[in-house]
Amino acid sequence: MTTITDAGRRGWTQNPEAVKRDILSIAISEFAANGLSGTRVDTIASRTQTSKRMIYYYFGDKLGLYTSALEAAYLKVREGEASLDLEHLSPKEALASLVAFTFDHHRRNTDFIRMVMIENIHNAENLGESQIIRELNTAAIERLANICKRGWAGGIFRDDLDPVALHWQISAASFFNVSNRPSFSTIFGTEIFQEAAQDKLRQQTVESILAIAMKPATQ
Amino acid sequence: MTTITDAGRRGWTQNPEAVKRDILSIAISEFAANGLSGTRVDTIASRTQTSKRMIYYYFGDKLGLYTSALEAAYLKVREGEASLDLEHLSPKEALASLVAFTFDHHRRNTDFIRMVMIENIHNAENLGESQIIRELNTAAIERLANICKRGWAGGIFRDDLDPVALHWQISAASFFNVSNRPSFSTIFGTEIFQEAAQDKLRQQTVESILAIAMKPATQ
DNA sequence: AGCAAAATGTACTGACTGGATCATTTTATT
DNA sequence: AATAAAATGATCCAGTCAGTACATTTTGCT
Repeated sequence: MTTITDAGRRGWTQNPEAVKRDILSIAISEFAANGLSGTRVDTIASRTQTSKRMIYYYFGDKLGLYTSALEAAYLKVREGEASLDLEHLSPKEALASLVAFTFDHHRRNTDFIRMVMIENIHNAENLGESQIIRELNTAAIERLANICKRGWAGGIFRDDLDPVALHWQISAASFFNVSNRPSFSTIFGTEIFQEAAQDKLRQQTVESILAIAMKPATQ
Repeated sequence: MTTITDAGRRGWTQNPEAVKRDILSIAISEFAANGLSGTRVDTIASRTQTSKRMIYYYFGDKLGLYTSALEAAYLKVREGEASLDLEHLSPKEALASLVAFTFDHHRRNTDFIRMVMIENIHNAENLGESQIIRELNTAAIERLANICKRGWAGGIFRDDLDPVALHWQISAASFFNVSNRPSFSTIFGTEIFQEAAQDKLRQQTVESILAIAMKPATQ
């Protein structure tokens, strides 16, 4: 009666790159949502257009998929930073803009933040393996170091200012704001994560960073 | 030939409280190290003086054990805060002391931080269930609110200062310093987590907090 | 057209793991 | 001493899940 076996898969077209992208984007959201061991490969597969077989075909095993997803998440976030142009601003304004931008950028990339959280739970073992990721991050700090140099040249930044320590301080606020939102809002209420309060926090963070970057007299 | 069955367990003494404590302390370290789904109940059992049977006897299931471990970790941390006495200090000094103390206290309690990280991965669902934890945290913010009141009374703190936002800022630095240490040191090197650099970070954090708490003129 | 290599689908398995069951020993109470 | 309740040990089971075997289809190349 019917044609011998299968029904709807007659005439499918291959598109390896699209398949890989499909898998990766779903893997990111699953890993970000459930962690490394909490994520089921079957669940990823079922949300995909393709099958579990393909995941193993392209990524080897679960950890391979996880590592690729981590790198993909990093790449996407760093792409979003490319638009930032600070050269035409004064050092103070450049720093303020960078802080405000970082604050918002972290908020926009929840999945990425969560993947970094998960990496930290696992002592960043997989993150350390990736050369790509390390390069991406040194680029970020160079941009900051550049602002520092201009600030020093203008005599308005503290002499003992350390770009890495500054980056630490900026990241702390921006990262925590996303990573600890669940626990913080559970305990202290959700109001602080509404737009109005977030605007205040962003401003507060900018001020706190400027305070440690600049000489007291020049603020 | 030999006595009928078992060998060395002749004459064991019961001590339920000690058994529970034993299980809990090991559960904390396992959950902190491996996350919720990454932790094996069998592994906890094997590190214990007792058996898996006892875990289910006292805590019902894995999630029950996890919740109890979370509460136990919180309790332990809050106990460590009891020593803090800020009443005899000026508002400015009290705030500076509180920040410095919080910074160090977080560093001392890695397991606790990691459990909160894990909770955040799980959207703080279990943390929300615990009434104990919520009470412990409101106590923490009241101490801070108290400092604010004194600062306002003395006219040296900003009028628009919000205790919760201040707590957010203090927590961000202190928490991030522990939670993101693996990824941060993987990317930027371990130096910033050595004693000397940590001393500078602590100082930097105190300054940044004071800067947003106090009126510019009074710093 | 013909053929090798790449890509994909289906079905399965072996190991692990949370949890349950049953039996035994200790303690508390009378 | 007797008995019930609490605590503990030993073993097993049913579900889950990462990973695989095998067959088939598509594509690129000549």
